[in-house]
Amino acid sequence: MSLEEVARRAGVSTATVSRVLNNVKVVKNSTRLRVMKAVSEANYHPNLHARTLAGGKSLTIGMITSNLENPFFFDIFRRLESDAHASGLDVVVVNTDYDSERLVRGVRMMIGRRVTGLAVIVSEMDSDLIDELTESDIPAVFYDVGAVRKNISNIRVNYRQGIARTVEYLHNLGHDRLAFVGHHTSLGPTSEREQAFVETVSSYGPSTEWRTIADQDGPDGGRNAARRLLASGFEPTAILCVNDFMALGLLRELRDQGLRVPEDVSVTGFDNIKLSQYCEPPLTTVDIPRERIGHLVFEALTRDAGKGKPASRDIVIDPEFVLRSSTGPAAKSSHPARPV
Amino acid sequence: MSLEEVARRAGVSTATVSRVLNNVKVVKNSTRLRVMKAVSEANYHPNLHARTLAGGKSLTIGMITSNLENPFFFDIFRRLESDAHASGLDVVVVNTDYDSERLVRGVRMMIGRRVTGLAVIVSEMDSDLIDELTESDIPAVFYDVGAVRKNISNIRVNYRQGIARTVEYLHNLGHDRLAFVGHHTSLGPTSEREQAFVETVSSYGPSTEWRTIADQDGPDGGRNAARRLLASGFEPTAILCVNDFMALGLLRELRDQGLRVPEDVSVTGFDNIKLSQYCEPPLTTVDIPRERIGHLVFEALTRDAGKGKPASRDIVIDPEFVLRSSTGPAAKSSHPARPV
DNA sequence: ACTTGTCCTGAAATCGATTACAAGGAATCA
DNA sequence: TGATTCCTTGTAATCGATTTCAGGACAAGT
Repeated sequence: MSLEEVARRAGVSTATVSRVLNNVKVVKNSTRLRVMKAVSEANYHPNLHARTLAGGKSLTIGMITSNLENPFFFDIFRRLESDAHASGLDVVVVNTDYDSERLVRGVRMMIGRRVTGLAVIVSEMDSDLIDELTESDIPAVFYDVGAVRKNISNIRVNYRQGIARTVEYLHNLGHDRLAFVGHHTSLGPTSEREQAFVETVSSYGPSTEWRTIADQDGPDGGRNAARRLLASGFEPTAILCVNDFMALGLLRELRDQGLRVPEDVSVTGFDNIKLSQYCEPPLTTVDIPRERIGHLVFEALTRDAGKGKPASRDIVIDPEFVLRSSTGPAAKSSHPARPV
Repeated sequence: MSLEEVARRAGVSTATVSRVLNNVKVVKNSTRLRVMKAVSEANYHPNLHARTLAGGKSLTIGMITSNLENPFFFDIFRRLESDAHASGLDVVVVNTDYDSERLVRGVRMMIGRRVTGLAVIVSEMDSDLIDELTESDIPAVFYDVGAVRKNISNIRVNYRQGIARTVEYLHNLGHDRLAFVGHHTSLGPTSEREQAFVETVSSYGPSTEWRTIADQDGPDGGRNAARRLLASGFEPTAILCVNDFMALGLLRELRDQGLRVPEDVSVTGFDNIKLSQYCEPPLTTVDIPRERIGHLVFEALTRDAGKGKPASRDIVIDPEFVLRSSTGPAAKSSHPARPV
């Protein structure tokens, strides 16, 4: 069912049908009606590829995330999509599962689709890819990674601050054996969160013991990390998780091992996803305003649309500490429920 | 950066470049190398729209879900995407948030994109839309809604069985005041789950009281439903949730109101999402094999690809009861923690 | 030397839209 | 009545690929 077919049925040219479909108002009313009738009778649906090719504009925004299953990413997506729809744009989302091959594939696919803008909300980003994207001239936004370029904006969260705040809070409660649980790509030199943890905790001197461990993102990873951590013999008085999603699994494992939270061990998360209020106990965490980020992403991606000026920016967001009931004063002795 | 530009740089015709890019092996090796060099030097990315238009095939699968935030849907998506990638296809996903306007928009968008196949995993589906999709001739799969047509397959879960099994289990434990919590679109005449609940519970005669209530999908809705339910004065000995995701919020509210699960009230979910193991207490639920469904969807969508035969099918899946610790014998009296 | 066949490559049609430009007809004006 | 404008519509170029078909080059067969 092509434009031509519809045009034939309506007894007009393809140009006229196109005008009707695009609300170009020069068309005579009687003609418009005839065309619309033909369109619906033919069950016609414009071919978006042809439209994009001819029109030059793709009307879709791309988003690449590490793990859409993690509500943190999903919330950003939701807001971006909602903003986009309000402007007549669609969002195509791709999931990398922290796999850099899939990231490359995703970026190429987006360039191939000639998206209006591309949001890259992932943990890893190699510089060749950034170059590739830069040369493509597609407006892009990175979250937490990469540098600002002519067509690339950057949004980042002041993780350092959030982590430092959390560690201090725990320190003041008397905690002196701290553990940090990250996910694979969040450990290593690139992770601001882990770095901030190490630096802050180190500043308290040798009386404060600490350790870091990593597993995959998600509840399973959190549980696994908890198992390995406890099996290692280290008995933390408090555990900081790189995000709430992992903390969910961690809580489960602690409970299964007979440890009470926060009486025996305190736990904190990061992100303040909705589920952090629903787990038991509700998580002390650090809020990252995901809605706002989604909106900022949209703005950064569509700002240039009007004029040709490259309005790339660097935005920093300060997160906020959220106190709930998964944290409390440090236990006096070592874990009561665990055999020595 | 177009094919023509690359062709010019390599000193060949566009046809040859196209051949190289599509692995048509007739090209002389030296030429191929020259072309590949030009391609990478020019930072060339084929325009997918042009490719689709010329080639006729879109190489992308569409999926429409009600609520991608609910892990139930996400798990299906994940498997579908993984299968698709293995076959060189991409998946474009759209979220309706249970809004029928967005559903219509989504379907139209997919038809416009000329997707290879379309998976519609939603709760609502109006028959005009089904007609529209049928006429488009795009292979489609519906989950739980709609009828089998020439190009439309159907996958459904035997909810009736799962619910009946759960109700019986609770009945045998002495529960005689049951509540069913649904989400808006799952209540009403179309909901197999609610119907099954009503029918099964009614069969026990007037000694068994029951009630149904609905709120939005998700933890918030679950909590809200619990609040309203308890505020109504009805004191259920057991609550069945239409899905695990809502049960998460329900558990929170019960706990906040001082009710113990399962001592004071039993709770069941449905779907067996991963999180149902991580909440407190772990949920008794009914397993729906989401991976398998994702795979079946993929198969149904790509089967026809080879031959032109319309292989639409109707697949029914039997769910499996999963016993965990959110259920137990009915409490002897009314809720102890609640004032009379 | 003349076919014949094999390899490789290019010219041009095609996919389904959009849009600049041209043109026909009606209406207005002198 | 003839000229000028205003509306409305059609013709055809264009977007960036794929693909059919034809043809040139070169080696082999006779």
